[in-house]
Amino acid sequence: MRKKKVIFLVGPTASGKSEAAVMLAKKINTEIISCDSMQVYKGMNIGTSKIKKDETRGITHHLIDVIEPDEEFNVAIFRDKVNSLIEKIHRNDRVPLLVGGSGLYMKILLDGIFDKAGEVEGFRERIEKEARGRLEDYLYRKLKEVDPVAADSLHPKDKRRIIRALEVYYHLGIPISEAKEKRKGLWEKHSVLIFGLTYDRQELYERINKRVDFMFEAGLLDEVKNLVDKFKLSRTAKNALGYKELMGFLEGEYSLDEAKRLIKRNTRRYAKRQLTWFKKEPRIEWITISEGEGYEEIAAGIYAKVKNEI
RNA sequence: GCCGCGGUAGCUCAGUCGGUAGAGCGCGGGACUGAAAAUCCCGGCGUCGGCGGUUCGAUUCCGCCCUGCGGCA
Repeated sequence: MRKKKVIFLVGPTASGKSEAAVMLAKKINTEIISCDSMQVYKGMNIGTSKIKKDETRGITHHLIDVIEPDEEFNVAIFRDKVNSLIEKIHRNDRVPLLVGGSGLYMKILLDGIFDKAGEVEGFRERIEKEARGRLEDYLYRKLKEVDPVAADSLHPKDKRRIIRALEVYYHLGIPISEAKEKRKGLWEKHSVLIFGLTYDRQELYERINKRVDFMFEAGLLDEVKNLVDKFKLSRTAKNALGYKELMGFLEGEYSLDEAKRLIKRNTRRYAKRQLTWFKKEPRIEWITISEGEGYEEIAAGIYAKVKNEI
């Protein structure tokens, strides 16, 4: 049986993925699944550069506006939602187009995640409490005892991952390093094409700076005020770029100008981290957009590579 | 012309009671499997404005020069 197709369009923030994706989706007559950890939130529009209704050109976008700002979200929820969407789209004889910039999300869709190892209620607080007052590397040593492989791959100061590894161990009864070996993703059963969009670094940074200015003009501050007024943002939502900095401003920690500066800087750094992630992924075919090149052209280029495959 | 304060990392500056220097910002590289727009790690030899002098040794003291800013004429 012929393998079913899936197409990914990834890249750093502000690389124009959304624009190019709509045009490509139009050409191959399909639907888009967003691969973005923040656009899932309702009401977080300007700061996440969410696509507007009139920009979708009739293309269906999935996994945008699916949860409330006070709800938690994570990769596992994401993976489950995506898998059922892909099945549905395949049933309609279409090739799903996944678009987004979250490296981990992409990786997990491609290569899978181990199951039944969710966050254990109260575990993280409990273990942090246990570590309080003890030696700095207490948790790291503890992990080293039960899962030396995972410990070796982590820095002793990487508390977050150390705690997670311990959580998995106590929950599943096997080391996280072992659990990671038993997983399956899309790559196994599908024919996957991955395209990466980017600009020259300097140009990308200029685009980011301009986009942040634009967000302010478009009313980002009001959006954030409104949001914090109505909701207690979830652990995940409150970390969104643009939102956390403006919340700092609203709490009087610094000026509005400073908040804006921080948003630009943090977004640039984020783009760099995204690129680090994508760079090591050999399955991506890169497209560097040059000055003045339109997205219609980009989409046409991708279509040319893809049309015989679908 | 005179007086004062400066000239040190891409930027803003700290410092060396003489033994060739360090912070923040900016930037670069990397890690990453249930918080990921998060989290964590690594990365600074730079004619210490120029030329001389003193000294074993000067970016640090002295002299001259160049230059920026402010004040007085």
